[in-house]
Amino acid sequence: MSMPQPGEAPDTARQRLRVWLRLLKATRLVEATVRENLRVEFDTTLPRFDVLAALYRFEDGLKMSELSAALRVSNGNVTGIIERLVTDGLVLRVPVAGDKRATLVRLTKKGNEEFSKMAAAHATWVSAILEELPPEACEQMIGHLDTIGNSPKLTAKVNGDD
Amino acid sequence: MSMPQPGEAPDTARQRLRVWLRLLKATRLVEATVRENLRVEFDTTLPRFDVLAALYRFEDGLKMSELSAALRVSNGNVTGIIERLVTDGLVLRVPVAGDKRATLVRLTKKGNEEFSKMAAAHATWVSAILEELPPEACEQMIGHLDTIGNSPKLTAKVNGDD
DNA sequence: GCTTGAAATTTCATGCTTGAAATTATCGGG
DNA sequence: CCCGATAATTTCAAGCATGAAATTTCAAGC
Repeated sequence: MSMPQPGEAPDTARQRLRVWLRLLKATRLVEATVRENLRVEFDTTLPRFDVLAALYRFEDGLKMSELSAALRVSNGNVTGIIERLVTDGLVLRVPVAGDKRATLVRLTKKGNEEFSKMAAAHATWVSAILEELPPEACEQMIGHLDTIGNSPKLTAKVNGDD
Repeated sequence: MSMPQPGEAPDTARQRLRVWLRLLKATRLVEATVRENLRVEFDTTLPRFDVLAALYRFEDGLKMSELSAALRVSNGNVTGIIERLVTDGLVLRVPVAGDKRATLVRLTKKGNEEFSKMAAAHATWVSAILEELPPEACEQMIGHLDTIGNSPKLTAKVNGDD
């Protein structure tokens, strides 16, 4: 606790690496559980869930490019996922008046109902998984995670409101 | 079906959900940066890096099943990644004496040298990305992340030493 | 010796993901 | 009008990931 600024303490880098490994491990564990629950209980996947969540939030629909930007995934990726969701009747493609290039994508009634159920279950799962985390720990985590997320060394842009 | 605990504050679940969303977002941002750095600087991918890291640690080699268990991915997945690493001369397949079913997999000299460079660069990237996290925050994060990782509600097993 | 079951791995079908290239449509000049 | 630049999207090839089915080998028991 006494090195103010001389380059960097050698252990600091090691400790940060440990944080990253723990972060990755914990996230993958939780994610794997969520994925499995989605598969077993709703016969769906996390990417599909993510897409439905975005469309649920923007009731008026999103253009394909807006959707891929919101989810921070590639355009081509969204094309495939939407294709399957349309086939399953959860999503609808609507032409944009006055621009034949773009397509608007939005939830169908069925999609809306399905996602409502999934979202409720999802919230329950997550709360159960994190049940050992007391409120103060949650506060600390949120603060630290935001710090990480705002690092200027990160490649990806972080403009949007999410 | 487990009964919800009676004395839970109503906002607690919401806050935990927020923690999860932040966790996922921060992890994906860091991961995306690491992936891009691996691609640009070493023309490789995170899954390949993970495999090399595991083999680097176990100098005497690992059986395919041990490898997939260590990385917590499916067997078939490892088969494909190893195939490509062998093609690139970074990994070697060795038959196991006395058991024609199994194969041992280990790094070649080239694989060892390549990974050494990658690991050093990787540590540098991560330390830079997390540079805004003071040591105290690191300690807190590690504690909380371990708490999450030990949740009994998680599906995946967490036996191994990693 | 056979048979039967378990173990180690591969194969397969399907879906997600990316970056790059191709396609189609819009828009602002000339 | 046409031309070139830009925008919105799709297509494509390659790799990653899964769970399930198929393959090959081993290890006992009878």
